[in-house]
Amino acid sequence: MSDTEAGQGKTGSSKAGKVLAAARRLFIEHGYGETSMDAIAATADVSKATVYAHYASKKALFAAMVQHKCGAVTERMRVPDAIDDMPPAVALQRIGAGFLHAILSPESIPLLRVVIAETRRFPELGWIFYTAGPGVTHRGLVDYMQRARDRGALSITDCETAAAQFLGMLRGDLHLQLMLGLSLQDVALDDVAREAVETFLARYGG
Amino acid sequence: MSDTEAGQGKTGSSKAGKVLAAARRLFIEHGYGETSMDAIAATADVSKATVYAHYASKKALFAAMVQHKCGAVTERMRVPDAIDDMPPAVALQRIGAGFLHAILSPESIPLLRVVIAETRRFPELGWIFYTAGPGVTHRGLVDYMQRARDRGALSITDCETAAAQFLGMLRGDLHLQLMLGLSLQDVALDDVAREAVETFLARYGG
DNA sequence: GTCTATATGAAGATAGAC
DNA sequence: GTCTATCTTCATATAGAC
Repeated sequence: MSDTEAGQGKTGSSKAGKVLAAARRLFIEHGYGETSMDAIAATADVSKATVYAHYASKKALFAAMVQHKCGAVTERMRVPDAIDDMPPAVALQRIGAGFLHAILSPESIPLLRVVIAETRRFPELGWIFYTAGPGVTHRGLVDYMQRARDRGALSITDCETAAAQFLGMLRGDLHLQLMLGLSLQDVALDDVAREAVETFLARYGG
Repeated sequence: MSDTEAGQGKTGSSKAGKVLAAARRLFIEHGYGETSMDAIAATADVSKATVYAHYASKKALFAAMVQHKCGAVTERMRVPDAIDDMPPAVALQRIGAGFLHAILSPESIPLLRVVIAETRRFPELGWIFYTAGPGVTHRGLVDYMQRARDRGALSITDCETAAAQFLGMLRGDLHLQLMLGLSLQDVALDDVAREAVETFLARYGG
């Protein structure tokens, strides 16, 4: 792997950056096995030898792409800081709707799909992806629930389980259906979140 | 595709059956792209030409394998008939625990993983898998909830949403974590189901 | 670092005999 | 239907000049 781009978060206009951008698009769009290094080189408008000058192998390029892409995904899933001042119903609604929009977006699904697909080839990549993506939301939600419990806004004993239940209700069957490529006839995500909050508070509401 | 095995549900000792069994094992174990027709032929102890005599292409063989395998998975997810006589708490606990054991089994996860991975290559396969697998449980659960509501055992208005919430809570983050290859440090599935039932009934309990 | 050109091997699919 | 042997294509990776 190249040192020139190490630590540089963006896909700049450098050769390495162009290669990474091309790899991201092609890997996500067509999958790992169906993306050739020739195609990546052509899309990046670079020779294949240049690709190998920056990334030792196809595997290394794929791993670099996923790790790079995780940063962007994480941002959109972060739980806002000022959420503690709101009533739980409002806070959970906001967290839930944001989570749903993030994981069901047309960009997240193909990324997750290709990561799952290549989990066997890259055993460590699944862990990287989870801790950088869904895991961040999970941890943030657990922390929020603990704070809410401490100040008496929610009556939860096992915050880990409660958080998993909330996120699971949000996903419902939608997430799996989208992962399997089933068309999603305009579901109102805000309503899904509202229903999840309702059920959640029925048990854990203060 | 061959006619000799059409409609025959089991992987018999015929050549076609041996090929299908070998394909199932290798596809699930190593994925689609990493499984060669040579390897399938060798595992089935058959020549490669024989494989092509029964299945027109690698794609066709893969599709046949998934469709065949779905039958077995569906069986384990079926909701028992006599469940209407039990109190909802017991019935849901039984359905939930069965569902969890089924979808988290060491055989279901790799199968789902490879199906998701190849959804792009086989757009119709995702639908086939969902309707034969998770969709069956979902429909069965919705039907159960409607019957329970009709006799006053549960107070649900939107059974579709309620069923999706229940199944989602069961999955929690476990399902995604397993799909991403994260090790699962002995979680008690019965307890997960119990917690889901508790939350569910807090809102929908009669 | 970057290119053109090529080595090398793997894998899907088929020809033709039995 | 089943086999052995082969065709053909294509993708990873590298050699060597600039």
